Amino acid sequence: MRIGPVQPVMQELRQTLDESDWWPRLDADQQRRVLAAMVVRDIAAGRIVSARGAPVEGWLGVVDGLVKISIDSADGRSVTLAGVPAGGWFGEGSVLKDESRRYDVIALRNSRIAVMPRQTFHWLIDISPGFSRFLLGLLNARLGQFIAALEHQRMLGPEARVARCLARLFDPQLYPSTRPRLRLSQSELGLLTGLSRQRVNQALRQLEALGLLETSYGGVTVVSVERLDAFEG
DNA sequence: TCATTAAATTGTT
DNA sequence: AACAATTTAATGA
Repeated sequence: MRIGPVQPVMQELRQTLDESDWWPRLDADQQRRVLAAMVVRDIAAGRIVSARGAPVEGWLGVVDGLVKISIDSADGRSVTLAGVPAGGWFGEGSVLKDESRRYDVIALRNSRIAVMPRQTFHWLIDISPGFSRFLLGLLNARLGQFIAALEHQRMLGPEARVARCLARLFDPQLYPSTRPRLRLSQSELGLLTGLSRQRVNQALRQLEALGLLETSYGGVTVVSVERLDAFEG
């Protein structure tokens, strides 16, 4: 009983919403309105989801795939600020400030992105205390990540970089639906950490030997987020 | 369902 | 950066 490709896409979107902490905080009418306003876009691997300086369309959610938030410095080098796995919502900063995007958002693999239009986002903040409280928690969690990043800036070991990158992807507040087994290839992890795939491979083996995670074809299974987060080499 | 092939990923140099 | 080995995904009988 499928009516074109639209039906499965909506189903996938519904599932992502159901796994998002903010969704159940809305009442039925609000959910209906949000769902009607939401747009889904497919982005091919390597393509830009949203470029720095571009006007904000809205709040972004990863329905499927993996994106990174990065910035290119003047000398051409790229610094990755964060990776966002499926189930993660991001970009609220620029929407809140009503400014253009401050960072590049790039799909690391073929990804499906949900867009909640700016107006809908602001409407929710005005009308739903639950949503606003969720946003406060989200912003606080991000602040915590960046403070932790500064705190651990001195440790530059590749193993530690990989460990922290993985720990951040498993932050339960930012990405609640990330399962222990995350589909994430070593080259994708390399793009997130700024390390070569080979070095990521070595680091993963070392972390696996320590029992912090398990590797498998096309992904990693995290055994202990806490120990990964605390790893200092 | 199974066998074959292509593509992706890994491990090593 | 390049290579071989391995795993998965896709294809068609």
